[in-house]
Amino acid sequence: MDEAKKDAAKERRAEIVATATELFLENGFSGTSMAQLAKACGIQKASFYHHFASKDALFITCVNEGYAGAVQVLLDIRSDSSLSDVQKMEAAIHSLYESIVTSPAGRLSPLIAEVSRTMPKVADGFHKDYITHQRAALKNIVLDGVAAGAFKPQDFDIFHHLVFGPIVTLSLSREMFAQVDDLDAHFPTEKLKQGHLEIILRELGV
Amino acid sequence: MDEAKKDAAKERRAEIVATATELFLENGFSGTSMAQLAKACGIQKASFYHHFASKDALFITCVNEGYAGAVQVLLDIRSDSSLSDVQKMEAAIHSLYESIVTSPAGRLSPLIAEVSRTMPKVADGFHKDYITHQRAALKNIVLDGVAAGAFKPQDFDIFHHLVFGPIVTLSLSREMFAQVDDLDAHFPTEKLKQGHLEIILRELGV
DNA sequence: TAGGCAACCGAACGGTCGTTAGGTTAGGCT
DNA sequence: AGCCTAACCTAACGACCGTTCGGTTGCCTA
Repeated sequence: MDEAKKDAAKERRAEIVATATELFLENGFSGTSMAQLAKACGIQKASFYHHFASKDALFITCVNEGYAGAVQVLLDIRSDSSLSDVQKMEAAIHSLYESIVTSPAGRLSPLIAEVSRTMPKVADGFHKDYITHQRAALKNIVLDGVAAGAFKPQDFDIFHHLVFGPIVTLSLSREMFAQVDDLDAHFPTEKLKQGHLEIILRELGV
Repeated sequence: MDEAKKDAAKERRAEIVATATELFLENGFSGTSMAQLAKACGIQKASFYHHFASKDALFITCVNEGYAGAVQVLLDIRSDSSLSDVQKMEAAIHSLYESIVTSPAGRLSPLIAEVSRTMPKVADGFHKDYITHQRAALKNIVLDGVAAGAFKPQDFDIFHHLVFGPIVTLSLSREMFAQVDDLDAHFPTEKLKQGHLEIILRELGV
């Protein structure tokens, strides 16, 4: 098989994953049927099974590819020498709101909660491959600041609780109540982010 | 129909709701079949339809009865004249951890997230009948304290974000990862509660 | 140009789902 | 005693699910 064909196949696969992720986010896992997926992708149900062994496998691919790379942003922030410690923290919070509230990666949480009983490996992978690394990346940014005297030392269990808690809950709330009321009136992302950031900086002694 | 019989019927119904709630919490909505429910309740599938019009109706009953009354605790704390403002806040935080992380009411959140697209009325009711009142109850406790000079004035959107965010996320995390690792090592409820409470009190200027 | 192979298709499969039809039982009321 | 009704049963329904089978297409390679 030549390169062009390989690329086309990869692209087709990525296209399916993107469309499927969208549908899963919209209707949940069990709320999304292979028939719907097929229609949305413009192929027949049977054709899925040339790309993925099962519906479960397709879902797992969506989840894994959804959050893969979302950690990189934090790592990049940490190693950006043009930023001060406080600026790094600000950038980190912004990127977390972006990746958890806005992008598919974080919005997958309720989906994973849905299937966590029947597919514990998915929840396990999400924890191991995403949450752990995200927490570690944030922790290192704080540790740098502490070493430099910019931040007060922290208990990281509690610090993570303070940082991730409001963001994840905001994401969940916006997913849950997406169809029932004026979302931005009840859950104004920008305002909450700003207030949240100020609290975090106060806790860090800035 | 006499009273004794009426009570027995109510009790039977409550029994079904309790069993169903348990199963729903364990397996999710679509992960719980009428056959499973029937087996767990010790009756036949068909017999459900004498008590509830449909699986949806049964679920809605479970949800509504799950969080009904969970708000009362906060109202009671506010009107307890033996407590200082700070003690009320401490009691309120404890009760929120209890009702959201431990009791069925709060643990229903992921379930509601699961069905929020297909049954938007459930999510709507959850928001209107539970979240709104819970937020209002907490707000009033803070306002009392502000009026008495015990607390600094607050922006309540942000304050709620700070208070509920970590609690809901902890509940969600514990649900999601219930089967995959040592829960209390990764999500130590008591420790996180204590740290969280201290941050809240600092924000209130205590 | 012949062969191979990935991609895709229509059609059907077995199974499970929520729901319903219709009959039986038990207990209180007249 | 006869009747009514709530509660429950067995059995089956139609719909839909994820999955599989067997065949067709069309590009790539030799």
